[in-house]
Amino acid sequence: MSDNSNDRATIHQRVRRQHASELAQDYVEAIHEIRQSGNPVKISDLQEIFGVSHVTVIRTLKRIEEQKLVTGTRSKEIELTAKGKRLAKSAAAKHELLKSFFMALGVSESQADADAEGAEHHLSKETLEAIRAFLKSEANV
Amino acid sequence: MSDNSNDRATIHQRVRRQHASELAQDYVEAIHEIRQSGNPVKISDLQEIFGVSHVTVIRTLKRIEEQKLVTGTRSKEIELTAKGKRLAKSAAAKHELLKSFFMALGVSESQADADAEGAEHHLSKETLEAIRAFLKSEANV
DNA sequence: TTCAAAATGTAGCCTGAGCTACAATTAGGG
DNA sequence: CCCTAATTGTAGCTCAGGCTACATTTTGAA
Repeated sequence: MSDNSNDRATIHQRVRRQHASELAQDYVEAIHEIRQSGNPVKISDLQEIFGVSHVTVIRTLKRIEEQKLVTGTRSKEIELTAKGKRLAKSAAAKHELLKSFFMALGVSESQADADAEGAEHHLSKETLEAIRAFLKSEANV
Repeated sequence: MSDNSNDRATIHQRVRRQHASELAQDYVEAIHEIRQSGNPVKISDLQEIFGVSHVTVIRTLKRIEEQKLVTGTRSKEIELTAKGKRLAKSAAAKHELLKSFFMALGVSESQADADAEGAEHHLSKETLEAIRAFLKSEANV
C-alpha cells in the first residue's frame, strides 16, 4: 500500500479498463464459436447475437481488426488472429467456469449464463482461482 | 425457451443496460458514504475517489441530477434524493455481500473488494440470493 | 436469367464519459 | 484585508458505441 493515497481510484480505473475491452472479448468469443461450427462469419450473425444494428457490427469489427484480433473484415473472410484466438479461448473458459459456478450455487442455467456474461470481465485471476478450487472441492464431496 | 430465436441478444442488451447505470450507482454509493460521515459532498472528493478530472465529476453529477438521484449540484449542497438513497443502499449491500463472498472463497480482502466493484452491477436477484444462502450455510458449519 | 429480398457498406447523427486549457470563485494564512 | 492556493465552472476536444436513412452488392427462387 505504501502510498495508499488512492486505492479507491485505482479500483475504478481498473473497472473502466475492463469495460473498454469487454466488447472486443465478446466479439472474438462469438466469432470463435461460429468458426468452430465450420461456418463463415457473417455480419448478420453477429448482428443477431448482440442485438445491435449491422452498422454497429461493421464498425466494431473494424476496431477489433485494428487491435489485431481479427483479419479480413474488408474481404468478408473474417478470421481470428492467433492473438484473437487466445483471447477467445480464455474468455470462453472464464464464461464456462463462472456459469458452472453459479449453477453449483443453485442458480438456474439460463440465469447463470446471463450473469456470467456480465461478470466474466470483472474477476481477477485470484478470484477465478478461488472459484476453480471451490468447484473442485465440491466435486469431491 | 419456446422462442429461443434470441436469448443471446437479450443477454447482451441487458449487459449494455447494466453498464449505462453503473456509474450512477457508484456515484450515489460514494455520495452516501460521504454524507454518512457527516461531511458535505465536494467535487474534489469524488474526483479523488473515481480518479477522474473534476470536469468529469461535474458533468456526471449533472446527469444523475437529471435522473433525480441527487439534488443541489448547482448550489453545491449535494444531497441524495429518496430514490438516490435507496439505490445507494442497495448498491452498497450488493458490494458488501459480494466482497464477503469472495473472501469466504479465500480471496484476499483487497482483491475481493476490487472484484466486487466490477461484478456487483451484473448479478441478478436470483444469483445474489444464491450467494446469500451459501454464506448463511457456511456460517452454520 | 431476372429480379426481389437479404446482406453489406456509407454518411452522418447522438449520447456518455473521458480529457486539457482557461476563467472565476472561495477560503485561509500572513 | 489581501493574496495565493484550492476549488469549482466553462469551452471545446476525443473516442466508443449506439442509431437511421440511403446506397450497393449478393444470392436464390421463379
